[in-house]
Amino acid sequence: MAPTGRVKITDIADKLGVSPATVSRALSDSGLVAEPTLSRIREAAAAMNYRPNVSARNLRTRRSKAVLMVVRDVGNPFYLDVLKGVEAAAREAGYAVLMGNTENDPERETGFFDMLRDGQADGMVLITGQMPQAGRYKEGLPDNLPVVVALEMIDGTGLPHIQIDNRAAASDAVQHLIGLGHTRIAHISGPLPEQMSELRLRGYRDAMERAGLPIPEGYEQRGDYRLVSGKRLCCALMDLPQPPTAIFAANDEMAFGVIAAAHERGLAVPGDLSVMGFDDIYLSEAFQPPLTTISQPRADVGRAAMTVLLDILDGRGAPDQPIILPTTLAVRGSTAAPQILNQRRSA
Amino acid sequence: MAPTGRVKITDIADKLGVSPATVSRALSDSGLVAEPTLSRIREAAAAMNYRPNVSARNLRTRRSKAVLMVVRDVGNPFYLDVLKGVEAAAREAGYAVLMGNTENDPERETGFFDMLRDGQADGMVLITGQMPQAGRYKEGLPDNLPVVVALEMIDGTGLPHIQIDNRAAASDAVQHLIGLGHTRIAHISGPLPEQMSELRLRGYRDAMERAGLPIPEGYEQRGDYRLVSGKRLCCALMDLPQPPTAIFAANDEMAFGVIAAAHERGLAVPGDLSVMGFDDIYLSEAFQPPLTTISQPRADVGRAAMTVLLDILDGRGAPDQPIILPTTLAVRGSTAAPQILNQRRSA
DNA sequence: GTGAAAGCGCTAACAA
DNA sequence: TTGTTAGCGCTTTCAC
Repeated sequence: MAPTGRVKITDIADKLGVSPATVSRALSDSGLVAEPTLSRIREAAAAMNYRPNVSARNLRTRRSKAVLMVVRDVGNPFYLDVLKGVEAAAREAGYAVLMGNTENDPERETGFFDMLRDGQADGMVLITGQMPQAGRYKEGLPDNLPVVVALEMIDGTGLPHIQIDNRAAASDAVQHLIGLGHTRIAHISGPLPEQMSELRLRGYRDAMERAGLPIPEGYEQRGDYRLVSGKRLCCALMDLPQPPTAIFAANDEMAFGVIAAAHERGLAVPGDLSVMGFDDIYLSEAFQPPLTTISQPRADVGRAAMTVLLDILDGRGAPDQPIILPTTLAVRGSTAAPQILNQRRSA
Repeated sequence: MAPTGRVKITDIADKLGVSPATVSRALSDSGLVAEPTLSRIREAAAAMNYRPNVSARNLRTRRSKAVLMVVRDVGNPFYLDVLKGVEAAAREAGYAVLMGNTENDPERETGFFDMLRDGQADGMVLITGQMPQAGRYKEGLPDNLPVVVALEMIDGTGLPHIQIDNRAAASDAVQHLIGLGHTRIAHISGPLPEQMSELRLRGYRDAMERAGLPIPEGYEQRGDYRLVSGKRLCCALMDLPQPPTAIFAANDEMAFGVIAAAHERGLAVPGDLSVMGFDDIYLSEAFQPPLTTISQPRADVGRAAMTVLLDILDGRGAPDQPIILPTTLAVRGSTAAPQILNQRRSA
């Protein structure tokens, strides 16, 4: 519906015998309009069912009151809670949220930055691990972009980051397995080289080293965060001469793949193989067995990202340090003490 | 980043010694600009890295080139693929997608319709089962709104619908169970009264009746589409004097709940109990056991909804019949022939 | 085929 | 405290 025949600010002004400017001021809580007039205007506006024309306002103020949330893949439930957090915080501040889906396409990434530059959006919550490198931005992006990076990390940009401590959390995860008595613990990482994957890999190594455990040849497999890679690499791991008793997958989806592959091979989880994930996505708790994993405060991350973005947009400045939100270890049914120990005990 | 120091249409006009009007025409493919000029303008625009100011254009044309996609709960992965379809189709047509999350809050629902009315969005893909009834729209919404309803159904509005045949698909689902030899088949419905829940319930009854199977007292349980209700109602069903051998849940999430509850009671799925879902959400295939379910073409629904919306926005009119997209039965591991039969055989 | 001029609805200088 | 005035950047009559 085009805004047809809509009542505008001059209509109110005419009706009340005041100037449009006064109406504008009264309606924007500027505190510049005195009381008799103020109420009259507000009431009239309400009575006449006035609604501002956003395009006109945007054109004049050079703001859009919209923010862009850019993810790699809208189809991935992983981003849902973040979106929810961003949406909630944006709503409260009167901002609309525009969805951006890059599909890892540089063309699109650039396009969303264009929208920023063009004023179609005032700011951006970026949840992809990279800045656009192609096209119009070859010479480099302008400084001080109102962009906040959530969950992912982009080095050397000086952009504010809202994230979790991936390395420490991964270490906690492995520590949990070690605590259960596992010594043969393998890791299925995300794609390398990529910051997040690497941090989680390092966390794995940290914990192993701290416990004095060796990482045998082949115990570090490189996945791609997708289910099938978990399946495939689980097989690769179990085919090793000394297969692991526990697998720490760098995300839940691969962990599900691991569990599926284990079942197909007749291995019980956690009886024969403990499986640990990372992320705590939707339904990880409902999975059979319920997945032991690292729970990320995704909605909080989204909310915090939007809050920082608002601070920037309102000129309150940005934090110069990354904001690190705490993760929690969600111990569920996919991990248990290793069978070797049980066997020793019963032997 | 506010659109600072941006090159505008007059800059190009000045540089080339033509009028802004000509530039505007050249850049909008109006076919009104002759060839020598046309190319010069286009090249200059590209060289100067011109980008139109969207607010100005929107103000002038009274369109926003944005559509609103309104769902009940952004946090629900169910909508993801629809969003993806909508986003893709919107992109191709040069539309931005604004996310709307109602949380079933009438205030918010109304707010999104306001955005339509105010021209913040040109159209809306509505994926909630209701129109706003409260607030400013008490007297009824205007006719001919550029709103398309996807997946859900809203009667009496005359709005175009893109949907699946819930009743027939539910019937197919139950038919599958009957085909396996089940006779004691229970149903866990969605919230009643609600169109979609009722259609799926009717599909269940259709199939049962067609097969001449009775629906014993207590075999129809009312859930709320959420996991816990599936859990709870599975217990209720299995506590019946004659528990079912198969449960058809009205969505996958409840089906997961059913499976979880079954496992907790020591029942094997599908050995002791066959479980059937509806929707085929993310990871249903990876679930243990992989869930037999009805697969909805959600991305296609989203794409089709956006296509219809574009037709409306471009004045090509809307279909007067609902568009029904085909579902498929995804037979996986959570359903099998009932044990009773097996017992009889072995007896 | 192109230019001149007006104006979309709003806000922000500047004046009073 | 309120009014006057100008203009954001674009598109679109209306002339020529």
